[in-house]
Amino acid sequence: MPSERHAPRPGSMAAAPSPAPTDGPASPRPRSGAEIRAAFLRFYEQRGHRPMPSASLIPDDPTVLLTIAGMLPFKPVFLGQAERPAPRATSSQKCIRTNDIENVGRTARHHTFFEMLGNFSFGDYFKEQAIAWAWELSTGVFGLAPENLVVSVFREDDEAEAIWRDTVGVNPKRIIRMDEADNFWASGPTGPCGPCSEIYYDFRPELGDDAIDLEDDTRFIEFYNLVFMQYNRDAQGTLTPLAARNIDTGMGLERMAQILQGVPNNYETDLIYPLIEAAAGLAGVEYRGLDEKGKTSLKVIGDHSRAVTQLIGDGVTASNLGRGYILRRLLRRVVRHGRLLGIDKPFLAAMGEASIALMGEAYPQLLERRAVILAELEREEARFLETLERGEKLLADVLASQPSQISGAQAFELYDTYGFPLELTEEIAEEHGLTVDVAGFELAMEEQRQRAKAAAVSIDLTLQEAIDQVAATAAATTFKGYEALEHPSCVLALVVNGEPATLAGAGDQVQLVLDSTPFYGEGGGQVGDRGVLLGGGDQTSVDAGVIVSIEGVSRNRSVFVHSGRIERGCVAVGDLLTARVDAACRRRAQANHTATHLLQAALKQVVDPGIGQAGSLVDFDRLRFDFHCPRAVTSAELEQIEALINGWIAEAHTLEVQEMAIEKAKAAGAVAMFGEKYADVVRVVDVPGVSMELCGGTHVANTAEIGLFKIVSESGVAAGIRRIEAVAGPAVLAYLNERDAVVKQLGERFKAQPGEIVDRVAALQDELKASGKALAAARGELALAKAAALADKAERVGDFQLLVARLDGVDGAGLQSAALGLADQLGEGAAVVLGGLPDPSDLGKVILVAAFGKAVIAAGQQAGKFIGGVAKACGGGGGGRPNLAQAGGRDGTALVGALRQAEQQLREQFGAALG
RNA sequence: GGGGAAUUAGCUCAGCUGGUAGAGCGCUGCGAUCGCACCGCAGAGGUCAGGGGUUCGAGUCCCCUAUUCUCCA
Repeated sequence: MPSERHAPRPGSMAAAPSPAPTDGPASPRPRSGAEIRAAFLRFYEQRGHRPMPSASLIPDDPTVLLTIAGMLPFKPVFLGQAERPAPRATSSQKCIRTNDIENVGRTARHHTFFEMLGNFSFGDYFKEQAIAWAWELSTGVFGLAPENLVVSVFREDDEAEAIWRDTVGVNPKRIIRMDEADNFWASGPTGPCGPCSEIYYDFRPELGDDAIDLEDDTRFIEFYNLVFMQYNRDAQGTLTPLAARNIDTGMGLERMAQILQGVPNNYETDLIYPLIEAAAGLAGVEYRGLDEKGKTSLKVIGDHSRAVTQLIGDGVTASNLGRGYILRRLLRRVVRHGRLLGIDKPFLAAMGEASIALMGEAYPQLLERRAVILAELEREEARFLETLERGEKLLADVLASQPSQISGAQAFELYDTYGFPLELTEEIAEEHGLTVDVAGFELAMEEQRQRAKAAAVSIDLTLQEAIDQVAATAAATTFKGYEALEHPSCVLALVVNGEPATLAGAGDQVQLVLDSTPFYGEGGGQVGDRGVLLGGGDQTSVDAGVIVSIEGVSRNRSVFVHSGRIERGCVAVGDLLTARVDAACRRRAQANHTATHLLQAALKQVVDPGIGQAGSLVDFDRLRFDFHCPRAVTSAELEQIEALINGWIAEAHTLEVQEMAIEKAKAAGAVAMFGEKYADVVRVVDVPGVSMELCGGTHVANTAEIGLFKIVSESGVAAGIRRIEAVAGPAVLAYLNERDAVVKQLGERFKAQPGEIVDRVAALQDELKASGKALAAARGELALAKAAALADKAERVGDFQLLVARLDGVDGAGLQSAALGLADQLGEGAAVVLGGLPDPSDLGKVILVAAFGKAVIAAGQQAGKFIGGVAKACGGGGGGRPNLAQAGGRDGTALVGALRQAEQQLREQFGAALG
């Protein structure tokens, strides 16, 4: 019986390294994961920290795929990009990391999903206070004995060492200095940074203080990391002290649980072990009875089950890119390890259930999204099982050829193209006594990486360069288009024909930067405005001396770039112009944009409240909305959505657009887009009672202005993403007119009322099919009849029966069956050559067919070769099998000669064979 | 964002170096049976995903598009 321990059992701590009792506070020492989490948050809350809820695993920061650290939600604050929510904060943040996924289950403490407890100071308290509280929490609240603790400080951080030694009273021998790699934190090459200090738990203090090696993870476990953000690093690498110094800390919840529960690794804490037990139950095994390999599989399942449940809970769906791909990979690893353990039926949903049961109390959102989570798990598992089945079949084909080993290329093809895991290929190969060329596999993988890299070069046009250059130096453009469609603007910069310039004349293609503009710059899915810039004498009319037509407006950083053409006059930097937006176009874009918001709201209402935007386009005459949805939207749902939206339009809701702090907007329930970066102050577009979104676009004042909404199509763009295209406002009329014209034309063409067209076309289709068949049958019969008449004309040459004849009005297939039929009739010595015009009125197309009997082939004649030669005379070519071949040509007038020549040739050759 | 692959009858899939589109299951009818299952016979069912190209001729070769699968970032 192994001596190691599993689920924590109170009162049986003797066998494991256990924290020495201290004279702690009256409240009982925390022990379970939930107690540890609560105790940490309570400790810091009592010390003036605002408790913050865990942020989503999907970060607001578009530069990272997932929330990988407890401080990530506060990163904008540390970087000075966002206001601090409070001087001090504390949180338990869920995190996911997959960089060394291979280590999960193999080491004691690698996780994909984990929870990070943290306390943060934003320019408030600093090093001394942070260290003191960390120590008080560790020893006082968690009851860890000082003899069991070791701290590390950065090599040059004398200040921290002094605090630990003198203020806290840590044994100097148990303060270890570490290098940058371990104890200096930075979020990037430049920006805020500073030294760290960590607290380690020592499982074997009896080994003494003299040979402390913190890298030895059988003896030590790091559980608390304190980052002292005190410098700013510039591009030259120079460190300057920060005015407002920050504290960022992290305590691994799972690690503290391992320490306090006295178990040998994180997986056997109450935060994960119930999942291991659930998986073991499904496999019909006992965790403690398994070898290392089996235990590892259970640990992987336990760890990954938490991760996938949380990921789906936060709105990630499995896909082949981005975080969806991470989710898929995790899911598939769970399935694979389940199979290794002998689970032969779908079990992911059961693991999801167990995970929700385990974490639902701390994360109630999991309970709300239970159905979605389980459905996604089931769907994805089924998909993977299909992949595996297909891969096994392909591998069986490879094995059937009895190779000496599975080549790297073969293994890689299975993996790369069919998603069949290398480990499985190895496993199955082993069962057949074969090995896999893993080195070759790695090589192929590297090649594929290189290919991807080489192809990923971006296209940089010179025009873009010039614009970038101008935009980088120009001041930010002030946007006036929310309130005005016409505005006086000053030209700040010009690009003419791709080159920066100070003057542009009539006919030039130009890009202009203005100090302020009423033109909407393309962004948030909405296209840029069109319109004109007027200058010279009368700037308010088209009689103006200068006219620049603006075809589009894009944004480059905060600069609006107006692209267009100078129609009249010339423009110089510094000119004052009147910018006038094409109001009709703008109105159409606004109708489409507001309609897009209504569409999203309707989708949430009709299909799934969890639907999230995946992309959007608002043009003048249409709108396109992409969203996450695992299945197609049914036509009934589409009708419902249309009705709902047109209802909202008819209800004439007045929009309320206002700017507010992002926190306030989110609290009010405004829909923000994942991956989109927002400023502190955001614009909220509210259709009261219907939709509230963060949006910088332009909108109608009242939904009634939209007039009408019509869905044009629903389709898929990628796995898990659907697209709806629709029209709104004036564009609907154009769309309906177009459709109406088509229906009218069809009606005239088919001599039917619009309602009868479908039946009429169906009937015509049937009729067409039937007559086509009748025609084919008649042709066949005709060919046969003509052929039968030809049979008598066969000429005997020795043992051979020679028949060369012309047969017009028969297509290729008919000619072939006629030739075959005749050859059968004439026996093994038959050499039948038929030629003709499939359409006697068309001399441009000739068909030739040859059918040779066995004896003819034996005599060295092959139909394929023979007919090719014949066809040359008709300006064509051909080929086929030895017994039956077909050829074609373009010259009908040469047919007679070609047939005569063929007959001559055969007769000679047969005569020679006789000779 | 960049690779690889798939798309053929209602379903699962064959179809070789271009030369008359096939199998199994399912379906319909007939036979056999008291009846059912099994079985026997016959039959229906295909714009070979769509579009363009090469060729005398394309399911097959090339390009584009769509959808699905899959790997990499």
